[in-house]
Amino acid sequence: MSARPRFREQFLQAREDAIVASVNRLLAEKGFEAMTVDEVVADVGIAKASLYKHFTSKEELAAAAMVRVLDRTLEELARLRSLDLDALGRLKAVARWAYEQQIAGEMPALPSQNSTLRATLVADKAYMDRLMQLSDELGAWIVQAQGQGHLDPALPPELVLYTLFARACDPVLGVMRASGAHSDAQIVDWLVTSCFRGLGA
Amino acid sequence: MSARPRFREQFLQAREDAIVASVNRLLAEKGFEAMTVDEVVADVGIAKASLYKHFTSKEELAAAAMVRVLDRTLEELARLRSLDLDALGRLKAVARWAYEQQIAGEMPALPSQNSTLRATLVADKAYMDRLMQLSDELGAWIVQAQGQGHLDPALPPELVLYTLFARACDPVLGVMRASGAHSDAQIVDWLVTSCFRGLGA
DNA sequence: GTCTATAAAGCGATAGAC
DNA sequence: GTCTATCGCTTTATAGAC
Repeated sequence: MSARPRFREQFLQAREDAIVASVNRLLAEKGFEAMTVDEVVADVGIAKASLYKHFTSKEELAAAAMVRVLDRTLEELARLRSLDLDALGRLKAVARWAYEQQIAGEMPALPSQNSTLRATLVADKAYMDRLMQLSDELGAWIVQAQGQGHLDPALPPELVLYTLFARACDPVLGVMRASGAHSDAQIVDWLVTSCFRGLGA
Repeated sequence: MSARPRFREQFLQAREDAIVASVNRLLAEKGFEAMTVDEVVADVGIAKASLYKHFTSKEELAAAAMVRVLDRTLEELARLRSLDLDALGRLKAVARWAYEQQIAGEMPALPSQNSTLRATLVADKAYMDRLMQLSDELGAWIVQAQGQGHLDPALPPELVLYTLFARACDPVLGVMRASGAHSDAQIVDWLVTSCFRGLGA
């Protein structure tokens, strides 16, 4: 923590951002187990030992990328709050946004239940704080939409929440895109529509 | 191919079945990348070299397990065909059956798009034949249900098919079960209902 | 902090005796 | 075919010079 060198701090921050962005894409592309640290450093263009000065393990590296995703999601929620939409409209908009993130290759797969990654994530305060904040905010919209009769009140709000999380990584999007028979916009429309029709009253 | 020893053949077949069953469970539990051959042989109680006399690679091992799942699914389809159900009823029944398989720890995760496993699977005739047969039979029911107005005719049948495949591995089931707040039967009901309400007209 | 070089461990696959 | 023992490679992580 020297007094002067802001340049250096900014440079290091930019490098960390580059690392996390690369990890984010690789996580979306191949998942945590298949992603290797060598690929990350090759992609960023640094030495492996340098990466380990910033992050102490592969798990922590992935956790940083997950935190980044949650941050961007929370930003999107804040943006949506400023728009003139009801609760259901906001939920649909965030689902659509998530699908677009997946198309852009920016949406990492959900960490599988028994991964070594999960242990790191649940122990990571930055990750858990953001996850809980996101759950709280989405949960409020869900309850609100249920109260307005726009979502089925018989479904537990947690089930609706988990369904939205799961659909953000829905493999159906990738398979449909790979078939090449329909436009991305058309596919996203179908998926958002059928998802919310299923959760609807 | 000696003439006499049927005992031995049966014994070997039983051992192969034990291996494949173990692989099936491990695939469901941790996925292909996280599963190790050492775990498999430890679970079955044989030496690693013995396993490699039956299967030439880890990928082929997983492929055999996937073939087993497809076979059991095709059997279930045959059973459902003998029942007095319309197309939608059959599709719902097979979805419910898939969820129950997942609860029993018998439903492996979908092979991720960029896995080394995928290359083996698409080159495996036994796997591809069964996958196509399954797709054809389910596809026929889907088109039929759309014609009867029980499924949304605006959705491409392939999207409906892929959605059913994806929901068979839906992570929402596992998360909801882990919360412990609801019975398995109740959770499955909610998931089947919301899935088909989403695909409905 | 960044690099080159390497340690340490895990993993898929095989050799060779029985 | 099954076993023990081991190979050969990949991968995570670190040592040590600059």
